[in-house]
Amino acid sequence: MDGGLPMPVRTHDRVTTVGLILEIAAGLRKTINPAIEKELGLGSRDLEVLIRLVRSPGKRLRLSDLAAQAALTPSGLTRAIDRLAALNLVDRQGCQNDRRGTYAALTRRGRQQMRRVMRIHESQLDDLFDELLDPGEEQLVTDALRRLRDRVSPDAAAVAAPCLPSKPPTHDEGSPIRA
Amino acid sequence: MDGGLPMPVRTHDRVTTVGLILEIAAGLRKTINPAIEKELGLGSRDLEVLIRLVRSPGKRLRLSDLAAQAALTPSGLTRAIDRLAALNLVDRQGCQNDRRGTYAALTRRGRQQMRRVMRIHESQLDDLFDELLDPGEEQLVTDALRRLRDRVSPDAAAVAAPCLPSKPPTHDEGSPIRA
DNA sequence: AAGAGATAGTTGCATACGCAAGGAGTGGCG
DNA sequence: CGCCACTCCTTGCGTATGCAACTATCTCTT
Repeated sequence: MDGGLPMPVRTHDRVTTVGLILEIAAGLRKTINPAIEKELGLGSRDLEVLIRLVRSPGKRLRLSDLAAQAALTPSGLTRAIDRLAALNLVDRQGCQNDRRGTYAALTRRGRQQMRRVMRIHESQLDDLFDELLDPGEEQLVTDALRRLRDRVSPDAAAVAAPCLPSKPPTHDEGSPIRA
Repeated sequence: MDGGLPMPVRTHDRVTTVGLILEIAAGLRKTINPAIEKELGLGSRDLEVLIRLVRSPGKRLRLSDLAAQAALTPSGLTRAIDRLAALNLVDRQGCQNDRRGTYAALTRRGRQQMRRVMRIHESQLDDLFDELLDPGEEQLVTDALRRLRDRVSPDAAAVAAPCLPSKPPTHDEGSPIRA
């Protein structure tokens, strides 16, 4: 597509780079997620929330941490968890030593579904990246992206574990839905 | 998380990378834009639309192209242009040789505002990237991002042949600008 | 021990977005 | 020449999200 050499070397244009990142984010959302989302019957960004959860220790996360990671406001996250809880994929668990706090935790069904989903998701991503980046490059890009993330979205980086899960972790299932 | 030590090649974790990209996109939206958006009185992603426009030849773009670039559906873009037109930043122009098509074009006021806005925007971005990436790295990252974009969001990359806005219907004028 | 201030999460309201249907225009093909 | 399929944009409707206000809880200060 780049014909000959319209530009001497190339744009040292950061506006373009930002545009690329936004396009990629949108493209990923629209390329990777929808099949799985439709299948599970969940909404737009709910799968992102689930992925954050399944990759967290104990498959659970404080709502505020989850909100930061998923780039949602507290209110947006509350609604998302409501939706996921209605599907029995997630439930809310109180936090022993800080009764303000609430954990969102994958239910047993949620963990089952996500095991399957993550296999698909990871293989899709492997196909994508294997084809596009060679290993050294990928490492470098990831490092750069991490630095960028730490700068523009520091809250998402902070993996707080301030409130300890003093409750026996994952007493799962049964009839967990509680609002 | 990582100390700071040069890890061998650890991250074969593409899920993390995708997460980083999504966090960065959200972080950029929430870090860079809001000040300007509030000041101009525009909504969430309207500034992105304006930036796409000001960087296009003739400061105008077909609505469908703009939609692809901004990762909006046609309907979303229609509303966005409505908002921007109500602020006299953009107007709609018909296309001579295809009367289905419509251009969104920056108004004079829009161009004035965007000259100012882009100075701010670019300097913010320069501060950010100068600090975070060294030149060779930035080059490599941008290339990788472009490949990724071409793969997950090909429509955003495609630049439609400009149909002449108000001149003889024959050949086109500007060079296709590449993101 | 009490109160000020901060933090966690939920709710009401306004808005932006996507999806699907609709109307206008173009191009091909018999 | 006229029909049909396709593209471009707009509109109606449902939903997701952010903001601001509110409650509950924790923490720090006095």
